[in-house]
Amino acid sequence: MMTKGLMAASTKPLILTILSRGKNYGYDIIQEVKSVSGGELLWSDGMLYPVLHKLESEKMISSEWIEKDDRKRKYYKLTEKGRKELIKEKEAWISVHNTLMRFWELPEMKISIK
Amino acid sequence: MMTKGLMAASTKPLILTILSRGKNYGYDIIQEVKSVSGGELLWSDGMLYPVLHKLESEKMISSEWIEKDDRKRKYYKLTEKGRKELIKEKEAWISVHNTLMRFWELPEMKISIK
DNA sequence: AAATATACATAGATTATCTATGTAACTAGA
DNA sequence: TCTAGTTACATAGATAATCTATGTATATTT
Repeated sequence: MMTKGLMAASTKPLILTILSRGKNYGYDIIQEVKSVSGGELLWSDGMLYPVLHKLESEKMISSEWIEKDDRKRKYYKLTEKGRKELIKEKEAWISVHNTLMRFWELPEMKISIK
Repeated sequence: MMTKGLMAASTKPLILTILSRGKNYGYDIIQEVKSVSGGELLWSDGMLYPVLHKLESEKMISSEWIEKDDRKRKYYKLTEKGRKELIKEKEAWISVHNTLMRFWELPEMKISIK
């Protein structure tokens, strides 16, 4: 159901958003996206991991192996740079969204990003 | 100000949307996006034309040279396939948007696309 | 006459995307 | 204890997308 370009465009803001709420690891990020989207956004692991690696190479997130419940998992967390990037992503999203809403004649988001 | 991925993801729905309101040509589409976005979305012509060509090759839109006011312009219009695609694009957009809104704890779009 | 705006086109370097595939450990059920 | 399913991460590399830079030409404004 997901459009290709949109899938690609939404991974970054979604990952940054999820990590802004606390550290998390790849597999669980996929579950959370599935859960919060009501099953509409189904990410594959092979699609997510390269994006996580790229975000880490860009210093937007950082990683740490943590053992918990006899499971070693690679936890990611947002860096300061990633936090700033998330704000930009939010602003950009709202900007495009509001433009679409004007064309579609639907209510806009009249909010300030913080 | 625009994020790269978002720029890419929004061209298709925006072009289809603009053409759903009537035939239009490349240069004017750029002006309309600029105008409706309040100057926030600034498209270059070199970026738009290849997208128009691609959408035409995919039969989403069709083109016709029309002379008007001593100007020859290539007008594009939405095909039936493009009209259906626009509906899908709208649904996908709302789906991703609502997921983001749930994370950001902002109001969702509770609308039905038609 | 010059500068600016209108209008379309495309090569091609750069970058992004994601499927397919691989590894391995844990868990639940039969 | 065997099997199937789940959890968890990784990456090669084929495929595709993206957009800047550049080119052409006409019309309009200064």
